[in-house]
Amino acid sequence: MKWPLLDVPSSATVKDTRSPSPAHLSNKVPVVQHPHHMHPLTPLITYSNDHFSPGSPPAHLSPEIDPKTGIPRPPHPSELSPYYPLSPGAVGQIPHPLGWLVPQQGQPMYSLPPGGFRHPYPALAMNASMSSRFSPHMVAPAHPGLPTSGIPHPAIVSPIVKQEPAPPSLSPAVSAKSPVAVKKEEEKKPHVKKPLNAFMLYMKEMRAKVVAECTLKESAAINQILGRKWHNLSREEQAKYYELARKERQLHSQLYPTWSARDNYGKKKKRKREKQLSQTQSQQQVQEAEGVLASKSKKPCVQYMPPEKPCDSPASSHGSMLDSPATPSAALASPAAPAATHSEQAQPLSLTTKPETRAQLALHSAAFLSAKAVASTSGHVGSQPPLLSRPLPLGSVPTALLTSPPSFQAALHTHQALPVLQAQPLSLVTKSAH
DNA sequence: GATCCTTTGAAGTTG
DNA sequence: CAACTTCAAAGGATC
Repeated sequence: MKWPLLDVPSSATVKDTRSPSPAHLSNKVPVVQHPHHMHPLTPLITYSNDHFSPGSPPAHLSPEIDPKTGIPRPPHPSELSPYYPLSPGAVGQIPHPLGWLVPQQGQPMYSLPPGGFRHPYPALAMNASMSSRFSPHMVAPAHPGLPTSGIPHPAIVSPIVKQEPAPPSLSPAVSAKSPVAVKKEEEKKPHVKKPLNAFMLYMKEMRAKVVAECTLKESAAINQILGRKWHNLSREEQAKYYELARKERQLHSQLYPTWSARDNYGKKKKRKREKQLSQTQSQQQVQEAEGVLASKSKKPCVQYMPPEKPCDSPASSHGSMLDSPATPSAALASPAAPAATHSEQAQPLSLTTKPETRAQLALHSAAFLSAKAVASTSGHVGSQPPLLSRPLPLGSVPTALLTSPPSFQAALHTHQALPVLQAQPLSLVTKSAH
């Protein structure tokens, strides 16, 4: 069966400079502690390119493919079992969806809480409904032998998580208690982290490779590179991560039905908060943003460029920032597209709204701005066109153009409609997508 | 030692 | 509902 959304030459799958399992190629100690010899994503979804080529989509994905449209449909929560071994029988056979985090000796995807191995899924234990939905193995902590049972969900982090002066209200039950009790509650309550999004998963996987290829280690720089690489990914490659992220979210919601991203709000101190706010205020004025950028004497992206190795020069980070939203492409490519949340399909390009981005935009190219205007008028707005007829993998093109020809060629492989964009800094095209 | 930087995406909040 | 904000990872840089 062909990969539903991707009528792409199989070559496109391998065109990317990335290796199927970069970690393997890394001759350095991975910054990201991957499981031994294991591709981080492999256990969860056999998404190594080998299995993910359009010609041979993961067998387990088949059931999710809508026979009518050929488009993968979003699995209903009740259909998660294929990925998430919730049944007792499956537990021991199928790796935990996040199993790739498990063997990690260092910090897993999410930090392990002290004692976490004894209470892998605190949330489950606290939630009766979950108990009924998950296998005893997952609920009961005492199964050290089983791959999944003794594994804390990576999202669970030490309760020692830095707490703000305690926003005295989390849940009604908690708020009713005394401040002390509340504090205890919070301390007791493990910090459940947000599930990683597609890009985060990608970064997690690729960081080590990039670090190995480049001489830099600074995450900010690495992330710029990764951001560019992300855009250079083909649709199907990105789809892997979108799908993976979607499943992560689903698993996460299953494990922590009551969890909300809000729970973690304010738990990170933002020293820069004020600065950001001020920028936000000014972001409506590019000029002002420019001023901010200048005054901030921000480190030039160039600084993040590998001293010697070319890598994917993050220098044009402004480029990657311009285009950003792989979201549309996500919707396009991701097998989960149909199931994609509205945000996945029509995610506002938050990035492009970032003050700094704007500033850079303004600073770097008036042409870009004009191009943007042009692009925006020719953008694809409104209802989503048929997946296959969609103009592009919005996210990838711009970067590709801005960077290496091979990348662009790769993009071309996946999109017949690119030529027009060739001459433009398309990033912008994306912006109009919503 | 805490926070920033930097990226994209998801989800929250705000107006 | 659009726009904005926060957090997720990561590790060197900065405060």
